[in-house]
Amino acid sequence: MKLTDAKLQFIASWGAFGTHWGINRTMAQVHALLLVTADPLSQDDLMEQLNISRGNANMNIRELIDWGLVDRVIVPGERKEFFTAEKDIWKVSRLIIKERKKRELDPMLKLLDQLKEVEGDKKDRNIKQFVDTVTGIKRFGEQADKMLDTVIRADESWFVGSLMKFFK
Amino acid sequence: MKLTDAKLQFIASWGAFGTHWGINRTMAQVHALLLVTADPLSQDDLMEQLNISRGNANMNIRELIDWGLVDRVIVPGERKEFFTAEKDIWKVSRLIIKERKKRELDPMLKLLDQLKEVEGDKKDRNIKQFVDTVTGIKRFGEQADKMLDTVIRADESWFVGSLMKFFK
DNA sequence: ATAAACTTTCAATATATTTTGAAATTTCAG
DNA sequence: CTGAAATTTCAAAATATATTGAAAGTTTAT
Repeated sequence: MKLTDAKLQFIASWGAFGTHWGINRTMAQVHALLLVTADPLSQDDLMEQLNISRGNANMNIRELIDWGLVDRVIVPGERKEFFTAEKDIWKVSRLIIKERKKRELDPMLKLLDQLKEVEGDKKDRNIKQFVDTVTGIKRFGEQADKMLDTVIRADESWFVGSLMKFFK
Repeated sequence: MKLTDAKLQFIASWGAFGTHWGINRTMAQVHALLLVTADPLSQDDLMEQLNISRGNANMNIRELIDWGLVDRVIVPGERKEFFTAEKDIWKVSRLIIKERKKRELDPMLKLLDQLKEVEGDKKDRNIKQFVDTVTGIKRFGEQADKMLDTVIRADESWFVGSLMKFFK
């Protein structure tokens, strides 16, 4: 397979993959292209290679920068901005975990805390089921929270070295 | 907070949560309602309590059954089917991990294997970056794959007992 | 200070996804 | 069998999400 085709296929499937994870197609595709490109690209490069509009490119680049996955790069002698992606996939995954944890897990745990406090007779079958379910999810979420915090702080060597022994 | 309101809030936020994870709102809401309800519910119960149409209810119940998250229940003396959700959140998460791994991770790893074989001079800056990125993701994915297989097979006591020691 | 180059915004448009509901199909008690 | 009850299907409609592109805003070299 030629590099050009391989790139296209990688971009397409990274995009499809992203949509299963609440990330929009273009954002995932911009990320994919920057991941497999050695040199920084300008907004116009991205627009051209992915066939997307100026506004779309701009919005998704900014979103990727917000996530910490992409950085602006100054190229000496060039007026316009260039962009490059963090290439270390362990760092990338830690950044994604960090961001999603903040946006999704943390608010959910906060809500569950409130919902546990439902009024009424705890012996009531329906109240009991509600409280049990909510408490169960809360406990699970707290374990996940701790685990993810550790992973976010870890580096690859720790991850592969110590933790992976657990997983054969 | 009253039970009814607490349920509504739980359902709403579980639904919103789901949409960040590539699961449609209704499917997550049906799941949520069944999770906090002690007794099995019929399709009509779900339609009424969630204000959704017959077709929508039917489709999403079946999808949840496909995932193994919901079971049909025969209620003696009743003609129609009733449904109940697996309540053990550890089992629930293992079912979800298993299904998403099969649908998403496994196909991605297969693709990456092919893409590694890109033609051309491996010294070329652009080819090198492509191969390096793809290889890195592949390796990462394989670690994740092993880890998830272990988690899928594990039970809660192992998870909490042995693994969680790692995470404070 | 000017103006060209570049970036950002956002209302309008296009696309994708979800939901509806009525019709077709299946199930089952009598 | 029969037909009422229940389930499933799916084209059309509604909703939600993503994309465009032109205008407004900003930056920078001279």
